[in-house]
Amino acid sequence: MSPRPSKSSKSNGASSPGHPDPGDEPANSAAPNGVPRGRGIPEATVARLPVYLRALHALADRGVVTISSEELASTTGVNPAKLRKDLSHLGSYGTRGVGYDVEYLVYQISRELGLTQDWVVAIIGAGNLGTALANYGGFASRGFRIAALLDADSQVVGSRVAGLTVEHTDKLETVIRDHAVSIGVIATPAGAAQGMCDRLVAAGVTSVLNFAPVVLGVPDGVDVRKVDLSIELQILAFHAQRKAGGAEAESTRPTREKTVPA
Amino acid sequence: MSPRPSKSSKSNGASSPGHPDPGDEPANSAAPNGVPRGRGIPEATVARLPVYLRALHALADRGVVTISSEELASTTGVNPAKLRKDLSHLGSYGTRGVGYDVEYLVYQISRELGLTQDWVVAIIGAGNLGTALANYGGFASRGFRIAALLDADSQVVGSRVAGLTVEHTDKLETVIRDHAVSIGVIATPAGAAQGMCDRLVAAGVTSVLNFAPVVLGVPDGVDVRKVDLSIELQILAFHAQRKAGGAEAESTRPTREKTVPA
DNA sequence: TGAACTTTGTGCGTACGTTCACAAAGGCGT
DNA sequence: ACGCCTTTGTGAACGTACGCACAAAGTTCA
Repeated sequence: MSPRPSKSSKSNGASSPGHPDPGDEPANSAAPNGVPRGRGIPEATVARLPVYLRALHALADRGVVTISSEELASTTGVNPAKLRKDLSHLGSYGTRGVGYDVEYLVYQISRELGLTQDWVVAIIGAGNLGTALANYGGFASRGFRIAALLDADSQVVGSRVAGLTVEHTDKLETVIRDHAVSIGVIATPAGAAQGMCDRLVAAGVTSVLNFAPVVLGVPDGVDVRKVDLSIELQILAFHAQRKAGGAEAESTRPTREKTVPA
Repeated sequence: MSPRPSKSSKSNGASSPGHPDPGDEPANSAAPNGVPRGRGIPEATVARLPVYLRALHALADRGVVTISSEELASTTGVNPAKLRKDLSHLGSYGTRGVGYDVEYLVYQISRELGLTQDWVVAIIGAGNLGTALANYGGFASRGFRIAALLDADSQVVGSRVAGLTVEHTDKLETVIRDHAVSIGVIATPAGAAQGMCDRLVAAGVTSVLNFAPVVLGVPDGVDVRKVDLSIELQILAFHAQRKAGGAEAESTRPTREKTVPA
C-alpha cells in the first residue's frame, strides 16, 4: 500500500489572489467565467483544514494508516460530504473504496497551509496572555517558532519566559528584522494594540494575530485575525439567554430574571 | 420608543456556527415568507453585535450622543449597509436623517445579547491561560462574573489568582452548583478537556467556551464555542504563504486531470 | 475474471450572508 | 410651512456555503 507518489511536482495555478481580509474584502481571484480558481480554496475550507490536520496527526500517532471520510468527519465533527468536498479542493488524494492515506493527507494539508516551512512569530506583550501564549506548546510543534517576546514594561523586560528573554518594545523594529519575524501576535492592552500593530506593519510584518479587544486598522495586503474572548462569551450569553426561555414580556425594561438550568 | 415587532419563533439551531453537531437538523424557524423576523437574529449578526457594542461603549464614554451607520461602520470595520441590516434585526432604533442614539443602542444591544443580567463563569484550568483569563478585566465589565477557578494540580489548588482561591477539580460539581455557574471555560490541556466538559454538562452547564485544542462532543442543547490559537496561526500561515508568491513550493493542481502514477 | 461492495468526488437544490441602490422618513434651514 | 438634505430601513441581486444523493472508481472475494 503505497499511494504516495515519491515527489510529483506540477504546475502551479496561483494567479492573483486578493487579500481576503478577515473583515471583508471583495477582491477575489474569480476566473473570467466565474469558476472557483484552481488555487482558490474557500475560506470556510481553509478554516477547517487545521482541524482535520490535528485529527490526522493524532491518527498517525496511533498508527492508523488509512481513514474514511466518514470516520474523519465524525472525529472532527463535520459532515462527511463537507469533509470530502473540502479535501477535494486540494486535489484527489483519496482512494475509492478505501479512504485516505493518513500520512499522505497530513503532508498535503500541511503543504497547503504552508506548514512545511517555518514561520517566525513574535509576541508583543508579556503579560498573562503573552506568557500563556509563549508557553503554549501547540505552536512549535506545527512549524511556528516563537522568536521573541516583547513588552513595554521595563519591570518585565529581561525576565525569562518560556526560554525567551523578554525584550523591550523599543527594540521592536530591530527584533523583527533580526529574527525575520513574519507573524506578529498582539497580546497587549487595548490601548497599545494599534500602535504596536502599526510598528509591526512598518517593520514588514504582514500577518497579525490580535488578542486585544480593538478593531485594528491595517493597510491592504496585511492580514489580521482577531481572537476576542469577550466576544465569544457574549455570543454564548446570547444563546444561553435564548435557551433560558427566550420569550419574555419585554418592553423596554430589563428582565432581571435569573434562570438556572437544572 | 419604536414599536417592537413581537413575533415569537422557536429558537433556531442552538449550536454555534461551525459546530454542526450530529443531530442538528431541525429546519430553521423562518416566517412563511422566509424572513427570520422577530427574534430570529442571524448568527453572523450576533457575532458582530459585541463589536458594535464595544465601539458604542467607547463612544458613550467620550460623550457622543448620536452616530450614523456610516461612522459606526467605519470604526468597527464593516460595511454600512451590513451594519444597518444588523441593527434592523433588533428593531427600528435609528432616526432617519440623524442616526442612532448611542446610549439607547447600547442598551438595546446589551439586552439582546443577554448582558442585562449577570452570567456566572467558572474557569477550569489555572495554568497560564486560565490565569490570564481570570485576570482579564474585559469580563467583569460586561456582565460576566468569574466565580470560580479550578485546577487538577494540588500544587496550584489553594493559591490565589485574580482574587479567587483556586479550587480542586474534584469539587467541580459542588462549585458549579454553589455558585450557580452557567458558563464554563475550559483552559485545560487537551487531554483533560473532554472529561471536564462532560462533568460541566452533567452539572448543568449548557454553555462552554473551549480553549483546548480538541473537538468537544456534547449533547444536544449544549452550546460550545471554540477558541483555538493554533488554528488561527495556521490560517494566517495559509494566507501568508499565498502572499509570498506561491511559486516556491509547487503544488498539485486540482484540475480535472489526474496524474499521480506511482 | 467478474460481480458485489465500499468509498470517493461532485452536481445540484437550498439556505444563508453580503452589498447595492433606492424609497421612505425624519430633521433643518429659510 | 415647505422643500431640501441627510440617513435609515429594506428589496433585490449576487455570491458563498452546506448537505443530499448518486455515478464513478477502486477493492475484495468467489
